[in-house]
Amino acid sequence: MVVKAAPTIRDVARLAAVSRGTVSRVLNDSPRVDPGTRQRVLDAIAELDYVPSAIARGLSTGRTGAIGVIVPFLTRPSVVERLRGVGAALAHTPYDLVVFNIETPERRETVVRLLARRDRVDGLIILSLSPHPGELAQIDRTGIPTILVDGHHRSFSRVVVDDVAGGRLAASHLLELGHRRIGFLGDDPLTRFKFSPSRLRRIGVAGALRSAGLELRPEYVRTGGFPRETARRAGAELLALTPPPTAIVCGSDVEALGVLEAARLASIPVPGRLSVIGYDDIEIAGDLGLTTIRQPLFESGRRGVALLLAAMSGAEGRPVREQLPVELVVRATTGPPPD
Amino acid sequence: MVVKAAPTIRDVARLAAVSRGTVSRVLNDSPRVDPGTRQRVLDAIAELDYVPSAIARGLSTGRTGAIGVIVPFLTRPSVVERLRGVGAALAHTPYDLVVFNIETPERRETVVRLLARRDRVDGLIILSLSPHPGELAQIDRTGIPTILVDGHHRSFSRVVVDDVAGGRLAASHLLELGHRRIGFLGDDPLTRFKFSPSRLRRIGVAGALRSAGLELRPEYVRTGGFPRETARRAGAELLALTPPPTAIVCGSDVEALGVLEAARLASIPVPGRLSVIGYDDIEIAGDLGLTTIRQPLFESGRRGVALLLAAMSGAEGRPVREQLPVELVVRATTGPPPD
DNA sequence: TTGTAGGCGTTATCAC
DNA sequence: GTGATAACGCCTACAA
Repeated sequence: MVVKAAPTIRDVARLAAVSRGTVSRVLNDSPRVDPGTRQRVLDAIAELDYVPSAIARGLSTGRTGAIGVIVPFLTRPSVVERLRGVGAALAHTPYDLVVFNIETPERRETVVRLLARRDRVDGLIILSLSPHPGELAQIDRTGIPTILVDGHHRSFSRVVVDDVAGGRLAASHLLELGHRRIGFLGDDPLTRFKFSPSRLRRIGVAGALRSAGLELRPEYVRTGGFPRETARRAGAELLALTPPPTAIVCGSDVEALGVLEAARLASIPVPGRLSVIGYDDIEIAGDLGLTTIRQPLFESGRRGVALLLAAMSGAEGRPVREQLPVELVVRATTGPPPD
Repeated sequence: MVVKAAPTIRDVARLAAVSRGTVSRVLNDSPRVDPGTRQRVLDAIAELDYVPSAIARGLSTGRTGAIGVIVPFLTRPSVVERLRGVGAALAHTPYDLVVFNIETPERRETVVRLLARRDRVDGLIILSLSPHPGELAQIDRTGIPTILVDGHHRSFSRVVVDDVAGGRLAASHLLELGHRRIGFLGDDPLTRFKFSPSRLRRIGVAGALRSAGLELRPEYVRTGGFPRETARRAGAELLALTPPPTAIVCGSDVEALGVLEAARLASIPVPGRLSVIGYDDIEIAGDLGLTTIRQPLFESGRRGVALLLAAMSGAEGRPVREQLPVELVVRATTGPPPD
């Protein structure tokens, strides 16, 4: 494997018999270059198979050519789908995609510190994570344009869905079917994240119930975390109550799958004796016939990139809040309550 | 949002009353630095909240501090899980993770060309993709240390599983249960990829059948591609044959889910009248009680990083081939054949 | 042990 | 239009 040292702008300049400056102008297609000269340079570039050094360019321009994405738990299908949206949008740009996956608190700190230097990425997208005050301050100090996707903070531009409306939608559907004992199962927001999506969805459910003269009874609420296994256990707890809820709204499809499993293990027919609604509409939801609240996951990633590129192109302005629609998708896990 | 210009090595030097060279030595913990001086420098660094510029360092050292990962179809759970393994391993290193997701052929070309400049990443991991000759040549020319994970090519170091053995394992299990009409459903390797995992698994199945004096009948083989939807259709075709297979080995868990769906739609009880085996043991396989061949997905990513770091640290040598074990996991979708 | 200074490959600001 | 020539921030001989 012979590795020839990569040609530099110098070699091109020499071969084309011009200065480095001129080559650079051609590279960045500056207007003021004689067509003949330009062609000579282009020929030299082709001949040498020259590609500019991204690093050197970065040092000179102060930009890196990379966009960072902070994602929690690549185990969650919804997060992966959002990430795909980001990647798809970025594929049409010259930016590389640097992924910071955060699965532990320590890692979270590390990442924020890494970013301290406005030097790793030109822009940042934070997926499904709301920074706490300390992190906010750090990120802010770097001056790196930052967008939140599925995260809330008034000082950042962000793309969100109306989670309260989603929760309301789910509950309304159940109420219309005649349910009265409705439960909620979501992940437990760390107390410092005041506005986790799951919590907002719960608020939506509670609101819909209240409008119907009912209440979301505390014993019908479980906030055990998203892994299916955990959700299954929490679901089993709900089903063991007397009387048990006749319907459960879940904070995510994954959690809904856990509940379905709990129902199956307890031989409780769905939707005969229990209705279940998920959230997200990940691929498997369709396959399993799960009624759910659909949100545009992939699209949210794309929009995040659009917002970020806009922010990076200088148009500062105050933070934008872009809201994507949610939609009820009725499938086979919801029906009228028993008797 | 006030953005103070980030402090440079110069500022640190000034504050600590030493030269830039000394600061640099402290940064790269060179042995020859007076403890007292070192401490002064460290204090200055802390005080200024200084973080070295990765770009400047890169220009100087010729390294980027990033590892690239080329992944196809982030929609496949197995690929995501491998990626997680890579990310986890990288989290303990100073390297950033740059993800190149490839979901279209054009994008594939773009990525390879981007890499032409040995300038974006210091090392490369290619996940679940076997480069064709042209790509191979390009990658090779860059001189970027490259590792294949779940990909085959004798000129690259790689971490693989014994897919033939996996296929054999699956078929043997079915044979022991008494099955004789065994089918296979996998994704169709583009013809230029001679050794796709799916194909190897099929070869394993065929081998086991042959050892038992049977053959893998062509009409019992479908290679329709991995999406669940496609697999469902292909599965339905198999089930419509007369006589239909009594068992189907699938090239992935996702495909197995498609087959299960086809069976459900056709009201064919599993494992009563049909046994199904998947491949990978992704999370949902456990939840759904799918019998499958487990391969260490997460671990394969970690091992890939280990191999890559070794390769990058110079120890050239010839390509290494590291093989991870596969294992039969019997759950609820396999049983004796009908009658 | 520490300081000095050249170089990494570009871009950008000057003159010409 | 084009050519010098500073930056950009760091690393690393080479001196001292």
